[in-house]
Amino acid sequence: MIDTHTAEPSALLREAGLRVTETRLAVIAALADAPHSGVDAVVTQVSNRLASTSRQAVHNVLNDLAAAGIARRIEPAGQPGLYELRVGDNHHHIVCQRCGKVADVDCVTGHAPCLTPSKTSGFDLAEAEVTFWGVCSDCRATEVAQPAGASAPV
Amino acid sequence: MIDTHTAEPSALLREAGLRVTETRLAVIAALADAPHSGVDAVVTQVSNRLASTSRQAVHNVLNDLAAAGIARRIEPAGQPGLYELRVGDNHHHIVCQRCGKVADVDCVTGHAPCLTPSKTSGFDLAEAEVTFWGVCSDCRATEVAQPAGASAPV
DNA sequence: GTCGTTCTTTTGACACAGTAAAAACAAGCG
DNA sequence: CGCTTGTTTTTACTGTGTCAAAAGAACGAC
Repeated sequence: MIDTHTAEPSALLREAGLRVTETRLAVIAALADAPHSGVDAVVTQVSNRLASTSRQAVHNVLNDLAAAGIARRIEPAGQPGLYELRVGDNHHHIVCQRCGKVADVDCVTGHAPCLTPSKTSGFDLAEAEVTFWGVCSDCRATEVAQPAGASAPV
Repeated sequence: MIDTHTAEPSALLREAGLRVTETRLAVIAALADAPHSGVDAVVTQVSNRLASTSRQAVHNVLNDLAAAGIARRIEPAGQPGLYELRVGDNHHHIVCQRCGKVADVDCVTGHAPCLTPSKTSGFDLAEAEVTFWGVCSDCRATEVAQPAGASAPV
């Protein structure tokens, strides 16, 4: 299998049976530059590289990449979907509860650590997904000045 | 603290400073009957108990209950939000990749098992959320007859 | 029990994210 | 070069959830 984040983008596409197009290369480049990007962010990035690209094309490409296993879609609760190129390496995410920023969290304990549920309720287990929630350093800094639950002085 | 799934619903509401209304009681009853219900399912359930209720009211109530800590909202990727009354007991969910059915998974290893990320990237960690993905027994049964990836014979 | 304040619910409009489908276009093979 | 098939564009639409103003109900005070 080709390594998603070191291989030539065009090779990745060909490998997956997808045609190599400007749009797709631009989307892959955008994700390489800024992982955990949403459709909006990707559209912006792509616009900088290409003359014109429709939002729908970006949607298509991201769906195709995800279906081909080149990209992965993550969907933290309460946010639009985000995409990243790191696939198949069993890493997880930590999401800022305030600003939505996402960072990668590598899995220390090896693969699927303690992630065998006690009772699968008859389910055929395929995978475990872990999402950490917290507050990023930027938001924590802001919060000191203006605590989250604080009401403005009257 | 009042135990969410044994206490009288009206007590729960009062405790949280919320008024006791037919709508709210009906929503709580619906969630008690069918955990992991979406807004649609709750609306249907509530309609059976009450003469008329607006979808918006159900949205309001569910938001209020979630804000008050009486209910919890979960949002598996690719699905509308679901609500359940079990809160504060650190359990997780297993979701069917085919039909979206959700089951509870109790946390064997105690609280927050091995869920301390290796590197928090400067985040202030608040909580860890685990979602298991798999195929439920019903879907597996169907799948034997019609495998998911199978193309129809030409 | 009745009154009045405040919280809930209703109603209707709107915002956002994503999907659907047909026509115009381009990649890659012969 | 030119054909075939996969991409992209364009436009419309669906689903999920929010916003806000007016009507209505819960609960405490009298």
